[in-house]
Amino acid sequence: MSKKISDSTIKRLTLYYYFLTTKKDNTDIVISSQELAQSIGVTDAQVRKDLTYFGSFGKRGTGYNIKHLCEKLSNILGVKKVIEVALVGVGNLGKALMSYRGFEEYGYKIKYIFDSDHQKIGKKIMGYTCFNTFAIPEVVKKNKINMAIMSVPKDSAQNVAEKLINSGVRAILNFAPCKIIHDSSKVKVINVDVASELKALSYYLLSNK
Amino acid sequence: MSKKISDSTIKRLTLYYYFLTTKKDNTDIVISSQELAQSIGVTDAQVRKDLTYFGSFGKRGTGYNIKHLCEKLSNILGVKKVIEVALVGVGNLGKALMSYRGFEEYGYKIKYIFDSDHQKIGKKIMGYTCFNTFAIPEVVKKNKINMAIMSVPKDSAQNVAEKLINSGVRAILNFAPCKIIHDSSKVKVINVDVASELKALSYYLLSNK
DNA sequence: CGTTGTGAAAGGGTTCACAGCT
DNA sequence: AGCTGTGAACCCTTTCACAACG
Repeated sequence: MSKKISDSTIKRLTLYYYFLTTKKDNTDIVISSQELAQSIGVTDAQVRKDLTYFGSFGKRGTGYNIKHLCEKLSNILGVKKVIEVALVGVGNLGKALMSYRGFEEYGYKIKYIFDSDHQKIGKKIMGYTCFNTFAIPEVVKKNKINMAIMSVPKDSAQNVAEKLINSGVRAILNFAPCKIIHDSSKVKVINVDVASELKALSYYLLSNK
Repeated sequence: MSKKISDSTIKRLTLYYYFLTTKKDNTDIVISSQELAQSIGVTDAQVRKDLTYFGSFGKRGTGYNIKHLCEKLSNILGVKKVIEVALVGVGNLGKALMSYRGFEEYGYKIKYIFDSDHQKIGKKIMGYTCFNTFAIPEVVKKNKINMAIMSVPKDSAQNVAEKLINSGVRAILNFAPCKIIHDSSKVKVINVDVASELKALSYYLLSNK
């Protein structure tokens, strides 16, 4: 079962899951791959393929039992467990992320926040005490945090990432517009580069003039 | 020349461009695909491949002239022109995006902001007058805005997107955790789903226990 | 009969490896 | 000799199409 599953598959599975949770107490207790697919905006074959990486959850001729499928997806995605994350960089983006409901909904809890700005260190920001970035090793190690969100300027991104990784963090969501270079195969970094997403869009606009 | 270029290629080109601008007034006026690749975190073949979709900008045996390459990339990406965008949804994320420097740096200017909350409509928020979402057709059409950022709740996302598209918007950066369904091949939507990115990360954590 | 589950085919992006210039 | 430019090979993801099954 330890085949390699792509990021895209996992992202779609979360979409399936969160769509199904909105339907759970509906009268129709089964859903076809086609209906699920249309709601999410993918093909039905894609839905079935994604699911079969993890098992056979449906009934031929009928479809998928929603409750049953939810449970399976919940297990696959580890929804039940609340995961504590550290957030580094309490600028505008960092604050937006702190107040972003989606994280809670998806089972995350921002537990510690860090910044290198002395105006912020030690102060309470949106209910959280802001730690010095230098305290990352101490705080992260002691509390066994293994997931972090980085909303720092790109010049300090690599540096902060190394601090996090050396302190035991194994998954980083990076908002700085740069690739994080690391050699451990046990560490996974996902980049969210908002501006370069936009750039891709405007290239599209340009090339369709 | 009208081959289809992938989003990933365009995103990398922007990384090349913005990296090179930091080197422009350096002494070394040429750079090899290898050096550029290492700085960004990709392979040298990838760099060369990306560039050759648009032409031959280098000198064999030497490398790429930085200034020359910058100019070429600037043209490809349409860097010079400032693009005006509309932002719909002035919640926390919306505000973060409004104060996000990256956009300006990459040649974007948020010009109009919209929200459906009557507490916000008509008020000045961070220097911008907030319009009613219902005014999208009027404002967007009149001012020929063709790019938009959506930071609205997922329940209104499809609705807002349709308003934008019907008003002439052809490129949307969508932060709502849902796919936007549209039939026009002239419209491009890029989704940035922060929570599901995180979810992909935590699946990774889980599967490596 | 309808829908799943799945091997096979197709499609798309990345890497290889080397010919071709400078 | 060194580095680019590029077809071919490779790999990964999506789609197809249909056998299997309730």
